[in-house]
Amino acid sequence: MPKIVDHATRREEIAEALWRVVRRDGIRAASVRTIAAEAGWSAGAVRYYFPDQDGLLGFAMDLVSRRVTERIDAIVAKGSVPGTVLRYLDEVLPLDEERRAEFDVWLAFMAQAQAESGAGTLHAHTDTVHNELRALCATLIRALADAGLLKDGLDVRRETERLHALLDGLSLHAAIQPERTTPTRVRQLMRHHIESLLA
Amino acid sequence: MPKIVDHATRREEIAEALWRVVRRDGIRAASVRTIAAEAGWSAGAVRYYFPDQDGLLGFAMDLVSRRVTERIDAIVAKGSVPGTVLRYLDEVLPLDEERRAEFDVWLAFMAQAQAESGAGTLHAHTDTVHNELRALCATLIRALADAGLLKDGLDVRRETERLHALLDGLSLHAAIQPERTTPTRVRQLMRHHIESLLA
DNA sequence: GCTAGACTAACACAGCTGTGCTAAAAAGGA
DNA sequence: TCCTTTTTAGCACAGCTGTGTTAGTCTAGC
Repeated sequence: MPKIVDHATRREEIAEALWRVVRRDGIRAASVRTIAAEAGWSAGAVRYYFPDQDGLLGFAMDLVSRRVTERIDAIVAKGSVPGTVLRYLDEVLPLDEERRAEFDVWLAFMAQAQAESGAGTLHAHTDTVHNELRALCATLIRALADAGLLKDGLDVRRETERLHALLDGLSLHAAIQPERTTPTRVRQLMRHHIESLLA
Repeated sequence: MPKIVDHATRREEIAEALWRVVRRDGIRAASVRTIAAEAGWSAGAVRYYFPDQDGLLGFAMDLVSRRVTERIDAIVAKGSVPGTVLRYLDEVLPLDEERRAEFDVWLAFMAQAQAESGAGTLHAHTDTVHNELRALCATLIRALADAGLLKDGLDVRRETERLHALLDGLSLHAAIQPERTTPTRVRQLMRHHIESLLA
């Protein structure tokens, strides 16, 4: 009988308003009221969906990680193995406006999570995404190995970690100095790195 | 005639209190009053040295970058070229408690600076450090090249950026998952990477 | 049209925020 | 001892903060 709105959708909508605030003014400005204003609702409305602020932060952070996961899952492997590998990497790098925004927000969350060291719920989200990305890197390196393309003498685990570090480093650079670290340049560097692993 | 205290020292002392607050509770908790309490003074005392909060943030961020620069400048090149290269890298990676703290703070500042996009004074500091680190990487790669140790066909600029990205990525990993990304492991990965560049 | 239930807005409250201002304490040369 | 300058602590103010509470508005099936 009551008006029915999709709870999940509304929560995502609010979380995205939080993203915009965080991206524009930093996490320090992410108060319930500013977020409500950004979303175009009253503060009470926001608090109806999120009883407290920590819940909102946690949900918004979780949403980032879900978006990343969805994007990865959406990729279909076809064509050459190295080509597919690069396509995956391309998809998790912040090379367009949407993903750069996502990464900025992620960076802010990560810094905040780092403070609530250990116990905080935000820290758990950081770990999740971090582990997912490493798992992706592991899959990619393993795919190259299984296809027999990997150069002799390369250790799969080591190359996984190197790729993962390179990925995060390039992401950071693409985010903080986009005019220098252009998408083209990033793709070039990634391709170069992958090629350096091939026999 | 008046009591004389070294202005610069006091400012650094306060900035370090800010670091501790930021590291413990995140940048959101970095108010004038909490910082004063952390430093063991009244809020008025802090405001004597820093008229406004933005000045404090800027100074504290600048202090991080100066510390990093000092550390780099303190290294003397001796021994083999690859050995020296690794020593430099070792010095800028957050592999002990002090430097991990520094990096945590830096991460928080970077995220905040990313918000004040473009115009902010914090953003300028980010750029400075970022450029200094790239310059360091450039110097190291060039040193290897000049010593004739670099593998044929490697592009100096490209390897500079790859090393820089790897450096920042590993720093991040060492900071957010120190139990997995141990100092030993990081050094191993770095050595492996440098060796992969050698003829 | 009515009404149960989902949703919204608004206010209250105590506490914290940055910043301006003022009074006093400290300190060392005269 | 006094006096000038630096340094400190404290208060005041308006505005924002998270959260509780409460009264109200809307909607959809009857």
